[in-house]
Amino acid sequence: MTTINDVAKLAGVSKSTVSHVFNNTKFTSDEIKERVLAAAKELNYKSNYYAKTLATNQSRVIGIQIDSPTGSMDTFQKKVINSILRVCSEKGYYLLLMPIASEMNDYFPIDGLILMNPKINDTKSIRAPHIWLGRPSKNMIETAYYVDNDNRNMMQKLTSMLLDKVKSGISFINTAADMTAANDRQMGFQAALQDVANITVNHVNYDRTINRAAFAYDVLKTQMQTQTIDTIIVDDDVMAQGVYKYALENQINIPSDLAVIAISESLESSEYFTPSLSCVDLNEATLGEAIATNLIKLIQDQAIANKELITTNIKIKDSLR
Amino acid sequence: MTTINDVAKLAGVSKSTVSHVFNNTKFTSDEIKERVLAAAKELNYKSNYYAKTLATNQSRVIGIQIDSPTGSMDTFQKKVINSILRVCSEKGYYLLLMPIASEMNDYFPIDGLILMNPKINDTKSIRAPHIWLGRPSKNMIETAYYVDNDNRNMMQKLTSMLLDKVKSGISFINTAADMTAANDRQMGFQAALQDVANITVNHVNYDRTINRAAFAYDVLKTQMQTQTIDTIIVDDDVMAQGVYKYALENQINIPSDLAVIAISESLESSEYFTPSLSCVDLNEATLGEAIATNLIKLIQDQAIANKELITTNIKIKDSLR
DNA sequence: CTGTTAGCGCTTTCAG
DNA sequence: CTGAAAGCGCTAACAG
Repeated sequence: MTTINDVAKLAGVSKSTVSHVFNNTKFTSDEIKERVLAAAKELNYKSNYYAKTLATNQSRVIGIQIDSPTGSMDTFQKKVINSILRVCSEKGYYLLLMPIASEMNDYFPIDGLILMNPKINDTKSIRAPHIWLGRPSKNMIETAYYVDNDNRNMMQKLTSMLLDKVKSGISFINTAADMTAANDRQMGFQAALQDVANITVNHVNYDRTINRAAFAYDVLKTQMQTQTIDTIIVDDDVMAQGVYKYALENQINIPSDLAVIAISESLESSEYFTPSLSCVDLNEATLGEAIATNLIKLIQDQAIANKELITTNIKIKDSLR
Repeated sequence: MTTINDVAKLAGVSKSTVSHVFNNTKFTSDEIKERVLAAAKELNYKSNYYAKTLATNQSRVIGIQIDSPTGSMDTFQKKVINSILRVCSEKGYYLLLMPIASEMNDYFPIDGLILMNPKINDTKSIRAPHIWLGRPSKNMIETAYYVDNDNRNMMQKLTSMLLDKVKSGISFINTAADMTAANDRQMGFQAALQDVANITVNHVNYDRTINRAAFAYDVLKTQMQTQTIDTIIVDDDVMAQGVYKYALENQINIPSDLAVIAISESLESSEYFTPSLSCVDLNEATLGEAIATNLIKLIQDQAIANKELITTNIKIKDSLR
């Protein structure tokens, strides 16, 4: 392994000069600079990452906590991570995957941390600069930085839009109740339903005991036994598959008998549902970009806003009337 | 930050003793051990990861190259990575995401590297111990370690099984032609078709110009214009969605008019296709486990087999006759 | 069985 | 503008 000393020797300068040339940390004559660079190239010198980190106390590593019920990442996270990875790579940061609840995490001194999918009761204290994807729990929202979708607004807008066409009943199958996003969306849903009468309203949270499609299928079936529902909002397109299946089996026409919209599109194939599935574009790529950009600013002591809200857009397809 | 010196001082021993206690690298009396541990606890001492790495030249970091057309991970990779992450975490290794073609990769000295989705022409030389997910290209297969599905066998078995019921024609929409997996599967497909006459046979590779569902839809449509196909194998369930859409639009009954099977299940919802979609379980979790376990053995200089083949299982559902 | 000490490769004052 | 030297925190011979 070639070290900074080898380069210094070959270039006929001291190692501190080599260091300065590489880090642009002091003015150096062009001639010396060239000699150093030439020597480095000849020896194929790469600075030792760990030595550098030890000396500077800066790792340029960003950790990302994969926090999901299964401990593994889901499609939404996957999309966001892809975008984060791109930004990190562009800005010279490494991305380290950290399964939650591994005490190994304490040993790896990261420069910053990304936390995903905050729960209602989250209350952790973290040393490194960090940022949440999603609204953190009330306990920590004062001080925390986060990037989130405008869930409450989106849901209110979406519900209002649908209400125009609701004759009998509307149903909302929300994400799991312990997610802050579930809370925000429920608020928006209810806000839109204020002062609305003469239709039945259902709200239920996903309970994680079974597959999402199966859950939606079962919920819809149960609800249909006692009431008439002509509009359903589900958390994602996997749930929508359960709804479509139920509809097909029971000669319920989508959208004339039942309008369907999914909030998040994890399958990336809403176009290929029959009829094509309406959904809300959560702009995962933009979320990821904002998260990474903001965290890096934070690490570099630049000011950032406490929260940044990424807008969504409703994509109307054939599953809505 | 509390260092090894602080602990040594408080425990009244030398720092090397502290180091030995922590690393179990020399026998230490119980009494001393306790004193050291107590002191460490009191000071909330955590060894400095970078200093340790610099001294030992072992980072315990495993890199994983996300190599896909988009530079980002797909669902298959996501599943495998989840499993890798679990194993790494259990064995005390960190997982670093490395977008391919980032020259940053050269600077981070990893202990080992995982390479995904080998291409036909791959020919890279890598310093660190490394292992491929999927068969590497012929150029490097002599020396490379890899874990793969038994693609050729699986495909031959699958095709033979289907052939019993094929009356008119069979079509196979394979993955992109530059993947070694595409090659292996094509071989299996053709092997099964040896000595078979009187039916038309189609093989086409995904070309990445459009969405997979749209691709399958278009291919099927084109083929159906000039011939009759009653059995189709597609690379994944997203493609299957295109097939289902085409079938629905053209009053083609699945499975009686057209039997459908998908190789990989990225949507995790084959059950909720109507009719339920048959597919091949690639055992992504097992793949990930094998990859991680083997790479860690390699890093630790334990012998491993050059290749390990993970079997698949065909899941027959209603989309097959 | 424990302590001393010389590195690991790089950064960063501080003199020159 | 350049170089000498003192760390960063830890490990691992080597003496004792």
